[in-house]
Amino acid sequence: MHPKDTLIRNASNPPHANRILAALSPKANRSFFAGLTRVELPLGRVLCEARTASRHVYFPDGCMMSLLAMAERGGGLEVGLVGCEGMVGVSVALGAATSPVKVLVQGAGSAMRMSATHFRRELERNRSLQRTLDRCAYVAMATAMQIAVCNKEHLLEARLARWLLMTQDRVGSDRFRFTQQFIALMLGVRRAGVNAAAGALQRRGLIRYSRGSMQVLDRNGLLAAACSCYEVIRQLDDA
Amino acid sequence: MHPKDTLIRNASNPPHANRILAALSPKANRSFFAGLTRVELPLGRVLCEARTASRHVYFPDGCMMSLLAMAERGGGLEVGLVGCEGMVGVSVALGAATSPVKVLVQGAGSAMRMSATHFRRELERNRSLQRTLDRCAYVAMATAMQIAVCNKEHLLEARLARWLLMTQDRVGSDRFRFTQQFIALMLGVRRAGVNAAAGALQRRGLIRYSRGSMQVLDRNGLLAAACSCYEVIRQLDDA
DNA sequence: CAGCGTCTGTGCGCCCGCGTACAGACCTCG
DNA sequence: CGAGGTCTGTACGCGGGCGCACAGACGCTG
Repeated sequence: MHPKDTLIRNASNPPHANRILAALSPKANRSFFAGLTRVELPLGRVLCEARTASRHVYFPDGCMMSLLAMAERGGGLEVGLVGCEGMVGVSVALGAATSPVKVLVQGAGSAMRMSATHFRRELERNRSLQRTLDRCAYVAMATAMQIAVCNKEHLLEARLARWLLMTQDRVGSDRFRFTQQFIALMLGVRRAGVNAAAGALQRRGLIRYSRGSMQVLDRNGLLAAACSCYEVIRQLDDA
Repeated sequence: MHPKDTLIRNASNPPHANRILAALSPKANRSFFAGLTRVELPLGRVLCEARTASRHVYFPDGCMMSLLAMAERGGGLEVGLVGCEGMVGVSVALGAATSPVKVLVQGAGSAMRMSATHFRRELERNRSLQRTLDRCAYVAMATAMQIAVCNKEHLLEARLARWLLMTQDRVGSDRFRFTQQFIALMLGVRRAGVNAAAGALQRRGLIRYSRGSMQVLDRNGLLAAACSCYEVIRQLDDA
């Protein structure tokens, strides 16, 4: 057996779907990887309430989360999405004790978890990790800013199309399960509004949905229906 | 003359009103301070267009800036304010080449400027500076998130009150010059809307305004009129 | 002090999204 | 197969903010 194969198959150093972890050399970051535990995250799990201490950070490895800024009335408004391309706990990386947002598991799946304490300790002496996470923070910040514009300026139908595209990118499939009620919470609108917008997209043959399961039929059509915010945010990620 | 006096009066090491600069030890950061130049920034100057390279970073020393996320229609929407407590160029500190926002001088005054190149070089080898700026980035991110909620959820009158309070904090005076047209641009609403909201605040004796000059008469009253977003954002700064 | 540009006050019709409410469709489980 | 829960479709009136437009007030400048 070739030594390289051994490395790849080694259970304690699995190749990670998470882009941040995948980019780290396992050899040079042994103590970092030692702090990681795999966890399964069910739909609806709340990883962190807004303005409370972050106990852990997470590197999604097949699941997906929403970042919700809280308004007076419960529920909150989505200001960011995290999938395999990012992490939960950017604020910890920036040295803050508390998270500004509530983190909600929106797509069940597995993630790698690390205690905030271990994470801080590792970060302190790893300049290249710092740089990676700074980049991550930049993306989160710029995304929140763009979503602020989007929520204010654009019609619901365009925002829904944007949200479906962003979700699809992060779950990596053209099907996913969300009720209209849930989407309404994320976008901060009424369910009746989502119904109307989704109905319009379905009538145009862009999506199909029924009782909680959504399917993207025409991704290009959705791109055309979405506002430019989608493109602006997507380009942040691949830079 | 006491040697300490000499240091304080030394023109090349003036005490800075900017909180970030004030917190840096001049002795330990000689090469950092060497890269600073004082500049006078007139009202309306654009320091950076959205999605273009940042050539300089700025440490306001008596002036104040707006961070504007751009929408299709010109103008843009304010997603942050920067005064003496912060800096312009957080995205540079996070390792990004371009700024996600347009930066507009909203209150004329002086600032310390540094080339982005010099700044990056200094930052690379100064861990304590990195920490300070990470904190700054956290505040900018959390602020943008809260403003996203605010723009979507709250009535114009409350948002105007919040904006007046935030502005007052940063200019450090109860009087400032802004036309209703300008405020409308910042809040992303019609001038007529600002007129109505400002009229209501004036009738209640909270502010006074006329032809571009605003005065805060009753700060506590404004606090009551503003949404809770003001408090949420203010608490970010003093942590 | 006359004239002009800027800033402010106000009116009108429009429309998106809100709050609420209810009925029908579908699924699950007893 | 019937009952109950969940999800979806749709209706109705309300209201904030929009776009537009115009008149009045103010102040600078010649």
